[in-house]
Amino acid sequence: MATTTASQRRAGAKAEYDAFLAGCPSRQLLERISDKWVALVLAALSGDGPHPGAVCTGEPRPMRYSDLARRISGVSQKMLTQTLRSLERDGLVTRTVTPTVPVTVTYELTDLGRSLQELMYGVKVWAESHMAEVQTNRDGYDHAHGTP
Amino acid sequence: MATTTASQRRAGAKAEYDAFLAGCPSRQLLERISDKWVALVLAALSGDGPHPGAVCTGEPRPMRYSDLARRISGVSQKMLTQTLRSLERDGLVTRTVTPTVPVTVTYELTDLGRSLQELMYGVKVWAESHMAEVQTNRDGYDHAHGTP
DNA sequence: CAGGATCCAGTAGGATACTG
DNA sequence: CAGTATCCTACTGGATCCTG
Repeated sequence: MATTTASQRRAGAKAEYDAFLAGCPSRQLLERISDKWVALVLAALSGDGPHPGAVCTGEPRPMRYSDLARRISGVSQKMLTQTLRSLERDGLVTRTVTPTVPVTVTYELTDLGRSLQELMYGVKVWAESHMAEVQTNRDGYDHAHGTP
Repeated sequence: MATTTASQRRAGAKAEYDAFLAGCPSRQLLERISDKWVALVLAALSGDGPHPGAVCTGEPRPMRYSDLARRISGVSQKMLTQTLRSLERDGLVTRTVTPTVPVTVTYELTDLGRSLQELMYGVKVWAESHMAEVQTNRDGYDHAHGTP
């Protein structure tokens, strides 16, 4: 482990990114994707249908703008559009315009987007499945400290 | 898949949380953990040492406040403290004060924290390992649209 | 339907100074 | 060392209005 191996140098183009470093592009990328709207948009596009029981099938389906807006409750059109634009720019989703009247726009995960979605989906599921435990911890903490 | 199974109903207490719903506590939890500082603190506590080659060993080690501050470049003491407090409150890390002089404070992942860390670590690694590809996509996007 | 453009309040978060 | 407290700015993000 002392000297760099050939394979390590070959992967150098990737390994040079270190999110721990403030100036590193990967830090900014981490910042971008560490976003609830990103997580929810990716989850929606992954085919994670309405609860209950709708475990992500792994079969991503294209969704229209209004579908996404409806699925992700509470999102403003500004945030939804902004999130979709940035995801499109980064190559995580594709945007397809069908010249019907009125126009139809569908979004779909790319392979790259799918690779991230699998990770982010886990985070979303974690939040849902550990909420109760976290709440218990919070109660304990709040009781131990202030607000007794 | 049409009818709910017994196991599905048994997990009902968890399934009732749906991060797609604006008011749901799990949405707020998702919001909390979808944070770059959370990702970086968890990664640091997971034993993800300085690059290169320091793939997360899975052996979480306790770290002192100043160690974390040094490891996570660019973090302000305010953000670091704030992040650590919220993680402690949620039961993801433990805070241990050793009454030396000056005082020594160490942070360590709990089991719950470890379970989230494994997911978040994947996201951090994803950011680092796909940065180049994303950058290429951005260049293409920017070229196709404005700034030709 | 699918946004673009604007305005504006709220807050995240950096800088700095002080403490047990 | 490991914070707390305060100030202050800049950006986030919601609300609203408008367009192809």
